[in-house]
Amino acid sequence: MSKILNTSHCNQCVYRTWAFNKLDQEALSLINQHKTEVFYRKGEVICRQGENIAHFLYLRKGLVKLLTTEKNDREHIISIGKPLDFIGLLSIFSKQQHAYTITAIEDSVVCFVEIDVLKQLMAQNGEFALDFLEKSSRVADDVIATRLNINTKQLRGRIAYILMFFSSHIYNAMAFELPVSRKEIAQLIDMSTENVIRILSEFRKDGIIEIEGKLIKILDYQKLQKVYDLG
Amino acid sequence: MSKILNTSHCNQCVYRTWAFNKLDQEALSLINQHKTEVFYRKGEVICRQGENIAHFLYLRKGLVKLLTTEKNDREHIISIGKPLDFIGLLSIFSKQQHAYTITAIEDSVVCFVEIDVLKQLMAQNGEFALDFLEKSSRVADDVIATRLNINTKQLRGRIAYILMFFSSHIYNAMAFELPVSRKEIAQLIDMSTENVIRILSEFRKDGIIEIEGKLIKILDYQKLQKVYDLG
DNA sequence: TGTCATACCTGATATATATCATAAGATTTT
DNA sequence: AAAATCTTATGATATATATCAGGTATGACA
Repeated sequence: MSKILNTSHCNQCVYRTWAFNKLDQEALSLINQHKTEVFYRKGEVICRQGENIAHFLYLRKGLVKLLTTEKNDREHIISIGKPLDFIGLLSIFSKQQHAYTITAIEDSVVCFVEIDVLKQLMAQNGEFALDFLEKSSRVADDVIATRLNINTKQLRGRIAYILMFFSSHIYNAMAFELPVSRKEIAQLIDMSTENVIRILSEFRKDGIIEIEGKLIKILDYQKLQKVYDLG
Repeated sequence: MSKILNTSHCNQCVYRTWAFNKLDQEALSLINQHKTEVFYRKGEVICRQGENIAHFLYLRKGLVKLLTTEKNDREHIISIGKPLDFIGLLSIFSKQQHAYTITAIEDSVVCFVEIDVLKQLMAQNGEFALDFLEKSSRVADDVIATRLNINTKQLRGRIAYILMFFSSHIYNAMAFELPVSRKEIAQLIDMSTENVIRILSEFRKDGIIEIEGKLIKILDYQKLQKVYDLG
């Protein structure tokens, strides 16, 4: 079960010099008073699509997925969020309800900051607001670019993308343990689970990767890059 | 050819009560001094992917498309922008170069506001910045939601979406003239030109629409909605 | 310890969609 | 006004991808 943590002060937070570098000590203290830090075990739901938005969410540790559920109760994954990624996405500021469900795909620590406090600080401090605008723009831009990218590629290119994504963006290593199932990969890059498995096997046969369950080892990054570029 | 217009004062602009409602007269005058209004004929390029960003773009009149060109010089349309839509998208604040090319698909008037002036005003005026953040969030959110939506639907659903989009979001009418070619529709909703044409024909045979070249008349909106919902 | 469910894997088949081919209007260019 | 080019159109074919079916392995759970 998720549990509320003994809250550490914002001064110690990884976000301090990132999202909050334009804030003075007084402002940080205000945020500190209006935040809650929660630990989630892998698989737990952090917030649900449709729920009222009362907080801005900072992912301090771990990995999460943003997803929507469609009528045919098929889940569709929008993106994977890592610390410093502004996991609330922008819907936080433009909508009353959460547009997406967020769940932990690794043990995670999320900080809930009351959104009214954040808005108040922005209204008072234009530099902070502008900085925040720039940072959140980047998140949305990335999501849009990624979605476009995935759509224009076919299956092999998409799998190549996902492997490169985990390798360079998330773990920064050639060998890593996939934090998601084949099914979740399928939901993320718009293809069937069977084909995710099939193409991973193809890559193995082609000598691009080594597979052992969730453990992936990239043997030939150049070749992977080429597959990606070809689409 | 595009031409610079005799600039009217920002007081008269449609954006004044929209994006600029948090600004006082002094700030508006500053913007007024640092803007240029340009008329573009249908088909002309407003800005190019890769160009340095120096201005925020307001579409005062007309209709534009945002697109990227891929290696195989195929064009991909990200979205259609109408007045009040923040056509610069968010890349304006997170990047140094334009991420997309923008071209006029109808005769258009675009206002170029120096971005440094805008940033300066935001830094000075938190309320303005926050307001701006909320409004631009909505644009990015819409694009993301639309892209996801299109991907999850198959051809008939996508064509239904496009017809509903022009009918309700752009023209607010059951009969309208498509401002784009079948090929451009294909580039916007990720399908082949031939299939765009084919499925429009199907819809005609099904009694959903009437077609006469670019003129479209929706005969049965309910049925169209049903096709859309089915995916 | 065994049963149940879930994740992985692979082959065969079905289906949606792209591509190719061809042709008749439109538009633009010369 | 003729030539050239683009858009719309439709049928035939190819192909990418999903679906279905049958496995084994893996982990949860009683």
